[in-house]
Amino acid sequence: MAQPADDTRFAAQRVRILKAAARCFNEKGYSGTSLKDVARHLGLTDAALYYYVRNKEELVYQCYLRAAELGAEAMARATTEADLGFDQARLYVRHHVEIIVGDRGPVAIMSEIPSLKKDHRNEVLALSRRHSLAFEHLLAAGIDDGSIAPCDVRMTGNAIMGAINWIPKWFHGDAAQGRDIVVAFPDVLTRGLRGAGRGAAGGVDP
Amino acid sequence: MAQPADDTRFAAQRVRILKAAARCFNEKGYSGTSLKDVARHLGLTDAALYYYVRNKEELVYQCYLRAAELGAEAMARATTEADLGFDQARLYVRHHVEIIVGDRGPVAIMSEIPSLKKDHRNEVLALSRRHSLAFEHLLAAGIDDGSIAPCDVRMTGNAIMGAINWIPKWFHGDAAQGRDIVVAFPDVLTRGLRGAGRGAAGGVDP
DNA sequence: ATTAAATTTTAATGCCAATTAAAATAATGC
DNA sequence: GCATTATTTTAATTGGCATTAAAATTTAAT
Repeated sequence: MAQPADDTRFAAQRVRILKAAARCFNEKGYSGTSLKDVARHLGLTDAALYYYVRNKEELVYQCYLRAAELGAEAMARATTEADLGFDQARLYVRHHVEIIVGDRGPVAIMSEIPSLKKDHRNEVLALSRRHSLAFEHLLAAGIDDGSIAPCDVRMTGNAIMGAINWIPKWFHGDAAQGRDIVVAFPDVLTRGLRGAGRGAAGGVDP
Repeated sequence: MAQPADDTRFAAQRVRILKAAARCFNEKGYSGTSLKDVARHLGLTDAALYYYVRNKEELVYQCYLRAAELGAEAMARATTEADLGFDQARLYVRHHVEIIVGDRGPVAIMSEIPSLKKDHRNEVLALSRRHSLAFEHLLAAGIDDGSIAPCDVRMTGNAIMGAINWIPKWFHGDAAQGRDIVVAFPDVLTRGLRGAGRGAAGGVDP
C-alpha cells in the first residue's frame, strides 16, 4: 500500500498511465474520457488507476504538471544552448516540438484548466503563465540584441504557443508526419521574427 | 411545437444558445459542460434547450457547423478581396480573427470532433478538411505568384490555423485585448510568409 | 378578450461513470 | 517454500446528467 517513491516498477507504470491519459484527454477531453478508457489502453481495470492517483482530477493535474515540466525543459535548454534571442526562440520551438511528437509524447494539452480544483488550478495556471512570460522575455531580449524585429511580444508569444499547443489535435503519432513537423515548425514559427541586426538573414538574396 | 424556420424569435434565441454553448464548450469541453451550465447562461432551464436542439450531441454539432460557416466566410471574403496569395492569407487571418473576438463570437473550437456521432463527425471532418485545404491552396497560389516564399504548405497551414484555433483558450472577451489580437495576429502569422517576388517587402528597410 | 400556437418549467426516469472496500493475485526477500 | 508487500480485480455504492412527457406559462393573432 505504501509506494516507495523511487521504485522503478511503480514510477514506470505511473509514466505509462500519464501518457495513456494524455492521449485520451487530447482526443476526447477531460470529462469525455472515462477512467475505463484510460485503463483499457493499458490492459488494466479502471479501479487499478486508483493505486497511482487519488482520483481523476489528480490524474489530469499530474498530466498538466508533466506537460509544464517538459515545456520548461525545452525552454531551459533553448536559453542555455544559444545566445541570440532569435536562435533561442527557434531552439525552443524545436525542442518542444521534438518532445511532443517524440517518444516522450503524447503530452497533455492544457486545455481544461478550469476543471481542476482551486489549488491545482492555481498552481498549473502559475506554471503556465511563467512559461508564457519566459518566452516573452526571450523575445524581448531578442529585440534588444537585434536578432528579432520589434513586435508585440505578448501576441507573438500567444501565436507561437497556440500553434504548438494545437499540434496534438491533428498529430496522432504518424512517424513521417512527426519528422515533417520537427523540420518545418521551427522555421515556420520563427521566420517572421527576424530582425535587421546581428544574425539577420534579411530576406533578400544577394 | 413546429418552429417556423425563419421566425425571428426562434432564430435569435437559437443563435444565443449556440453562442452560450460555444463559450461553455471552449471553457470546459464538451462533456465537461452540462446542459444546465449552458441554460444558466441564458436564464433558462436545461429542459428548455430541447425545444431548439434534439439532444446535446446536436448542440455541439450545430456549434461546429456554425464555426465552419464562419471560417469559410472569412476565407471566401479573403480570396474575393485580394489577388496576391500573400494578401489573401493576411486578409483571411484578419477576417477570421475579427469574427472570433468580435460580436459574432464566441465561436466553438472544433476540438472534440471524436465525440460526435458518425454521420455528424464525418460531415464536420469534411468541412474542416475542406477549410484546411482551401488555405493550403491559397498558400500554394501565393508561392506561384511570388508573393509567398516556397514552404511546406501543409505545415505552414497547420501552424497558422493552430494559432487561430487556440485564441479562445486565452481570450475571454476583454475588448482591449480583442483589439490587440486583431492588430497583431495578421502581421505575426503572415510576416514569415513573404516571398521575394511581386509585393515582397523584403525585410531590409531602406 | 379569446383562442391557438409557441416557449418554458416541473417532475420523473434511467444510465453511466467515479469512487471505495474487500478479496484475489502477483512479486519479492528470506 | 513462506511470509510480507505490492498490484490488480470484483463487487457494491453513489450522484450527476441527459432525456422525456405532461403541465404551466407566455406570446401573438383575431
